[in-house]
Amino acid sequence: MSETVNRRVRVRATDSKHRLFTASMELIGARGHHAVSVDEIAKAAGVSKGTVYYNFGSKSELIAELLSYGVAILFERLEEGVQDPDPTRGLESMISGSLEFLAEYPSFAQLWISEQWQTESEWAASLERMRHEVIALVQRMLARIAASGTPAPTQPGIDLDTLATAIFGASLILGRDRLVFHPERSVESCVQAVMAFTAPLR
Amino acid sequence: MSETVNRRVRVRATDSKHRLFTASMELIGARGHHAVSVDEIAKAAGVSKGTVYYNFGSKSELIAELLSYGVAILFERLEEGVQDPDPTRGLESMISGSLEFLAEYPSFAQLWISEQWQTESEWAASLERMRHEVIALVQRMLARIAASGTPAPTQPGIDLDTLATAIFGASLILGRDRLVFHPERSVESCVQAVMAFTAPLR
Amino acid sequence: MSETVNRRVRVRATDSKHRLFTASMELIGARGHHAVSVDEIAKAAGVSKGTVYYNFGSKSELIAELLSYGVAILFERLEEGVQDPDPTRGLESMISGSLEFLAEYPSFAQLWISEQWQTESEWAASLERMRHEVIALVQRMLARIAASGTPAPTQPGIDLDTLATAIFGASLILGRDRLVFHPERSVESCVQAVMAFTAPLR
Amino acid sequence: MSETVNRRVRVRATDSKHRLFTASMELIGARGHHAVSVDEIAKAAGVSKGTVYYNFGSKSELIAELLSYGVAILFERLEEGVQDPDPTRGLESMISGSLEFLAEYPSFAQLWISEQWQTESEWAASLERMRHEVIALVQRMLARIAASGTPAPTQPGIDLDTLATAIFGASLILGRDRLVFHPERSVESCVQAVMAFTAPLR
DNA sequence: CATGAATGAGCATTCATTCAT
DNA sequence: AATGAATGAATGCTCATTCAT
Repeated sequence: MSETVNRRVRVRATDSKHRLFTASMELIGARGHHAVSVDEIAKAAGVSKGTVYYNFGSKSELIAELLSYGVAILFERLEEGVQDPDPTRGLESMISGSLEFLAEYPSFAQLWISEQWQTESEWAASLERMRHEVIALVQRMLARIAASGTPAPTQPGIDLDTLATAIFGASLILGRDRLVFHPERSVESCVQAVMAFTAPLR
Repeated sequence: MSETVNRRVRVRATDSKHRLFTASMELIGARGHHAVSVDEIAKAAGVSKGTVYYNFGSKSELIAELLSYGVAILFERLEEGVQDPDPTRGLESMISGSLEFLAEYPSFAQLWISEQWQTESEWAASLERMRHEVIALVQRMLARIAASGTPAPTQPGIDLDTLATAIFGASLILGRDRLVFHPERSVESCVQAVMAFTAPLR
Repeated sequence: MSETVNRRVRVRATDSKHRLFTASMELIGARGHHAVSVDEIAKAAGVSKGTVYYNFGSKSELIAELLSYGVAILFERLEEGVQDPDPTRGLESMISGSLEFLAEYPSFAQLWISEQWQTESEWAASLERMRHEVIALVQRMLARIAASGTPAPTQPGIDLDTLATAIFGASLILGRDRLVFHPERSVESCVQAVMAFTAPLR
Repeated sequence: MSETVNRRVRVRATDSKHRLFTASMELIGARGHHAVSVDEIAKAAGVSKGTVYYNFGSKSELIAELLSYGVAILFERLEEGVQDPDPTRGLESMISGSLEFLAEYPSFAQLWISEQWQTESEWAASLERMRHEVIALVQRMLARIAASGTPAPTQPGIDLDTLATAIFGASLILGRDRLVFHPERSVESCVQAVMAFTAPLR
């Protein structure tokens, strides 16, 4: 019996947190975190303002958890591509996975885009780590593609780190741009466009 | 004599506005416009808070003017590339021009990145126009490159609009990323990375 | 036990609002609402500025509630006179009731006097309704007095609406004037003076 | 020649002042002096803000001059009634004169109504004098009417000062009310209504 | 677990006033 | 006699945070 109670309680607890997560996603994606108040988030989640503080401690921490929650999911998706024995197909899968992720978690995308290059952002440290790991992952895939490609003596060597950053940037912006300005655009066409970057390596 | 007076007056008049522009650039680039108060901007510019309102009417209008001021300069730089008879060299020049511009006007870059895909941004209308025109310009260059390239029958046709967006996104992010995380990275290597996108067209 | 708790909570909740009401009354009566800041009201009420906004939403709304609170009390007092079977005695009671009311709620009186004929007042709509209803009430009393009076063929008919407005104006001003400039003046002498207006009807 | 210049200059000087007077009248009548800024007044008058300060020294002084300018005109009008050998006809003329004056100088009326009973008004002193003199004038007329009337032993004596205040208040409110809410109402019907107060004296 | 009344520091904005020209 | 750029104190309002219940 006490187990049932505990479970119910736990479910409830998660419920509030989850509702707050969902509400934050929605609101922050459209207006940016600065323009969304804790009051609004609480109201949208259907809980009291106190509950936000009970569950997260602060607005900043709520956003930090939003961020780390998102990054975990993102890396799960990227991992699939890494496993692929064919690096080109693997990178393709990573990009399409990212684009789908950005569509599912729009406020994560917006948060990332607007905060990543703000030098004094509150979440600078964790954002930097995210950025670094994603770019490193892409770079490793590029290295594998270059290694498996025909040894092109004419390519004096594009800097792979820079290229990885370009692919990262293109994916991020394309993913968000598709959602906001081109909902009709398919993930495939976006993937194709980003993959164009890898042509010189093959 | 009256000329001296006039000139001094004009200089004075412009002075405040210009100082405020410069101060805003600096502050907003690092922390985002929401985290910068009018008080701070005024103090950094060495004028009183009232002067901000005398010259701009509102914080929002100050930012709007910052934006239109920046976009004018950006298009001036892009225009140079458009003139080039060789579209590949022209696009290259557009990209390097953009990267240099983003380095010179860091808060413009930050503002653009963080506000462009915020659907309810105060400056949504003018940002959309900026985005549209830049992408259209890039797309036109891509079309010229594709037209002058060898007719590759294997390329069933990448969507040029999507590709242009990818180039736009890669340039924007690469430009800002270089400034914030890789000051040692040269403009040339960035241009090369972005130009990798155009390989399939040639 | 839980009742005690509830009661205390309710008292607390109402407490702030009531303290703010009282403080506003005092301050606005003497200086006019424009010359009284929210800071001052909060300080006078012994609460923080935020509490004003938590309870009322805006300064304007605070004043609006002050107004509707006052008008409810005023109409309660006027109602007594309406019940009187003798219309002359009834009107007399209405006037003395109003004068006493104006003395008890000085800021209500001041607010009414200074805002009622300001065409672009924020509270124009509710003020107009107040004015209309009070004058209509007076007019109805006058009609009853005229009907019960000796049919004076020499009175070609004073416009009752205008006369009611005159009585309304005289009462309003007399009530406020007594408070500010003639505290020694009795309510009775004021009532007598206002009732002088009704002589031609009798 | 210098005379022409002087005259023109003088005319110009008066011009600015007069334009400011007229503009203030209009704006303050509708919104109250607190809600009208010096900027607005200057713009409405078609002069610069500095000119307001050149001509009046302060906003407060502008309003003070507006007030003393108005009171001079008002007393001129009232004087006519005082001259009349028949006190009843004289009072009638005073009231109609006042009503016409209030219609011509609406912001004067509004200013008077809203500031007269504000104990801490900036113009309290001069307003008090105005009020006192007008009431005294009315009272003197009432005394003459009472003296010339049939000695009514039933009238144990209404306080003439209170009655004069009632007439003053009724006239003030009726004059303003007519302008704002009943433009169709004639001056005569208003005069008749106010004169009803004097019936017990006759 | 959850609530919501209360807080107060911080913010954008207004506006009467000054003063160099 | 007039201008208008500049000022800064004051104001209404927002919002993350606290805490008693």
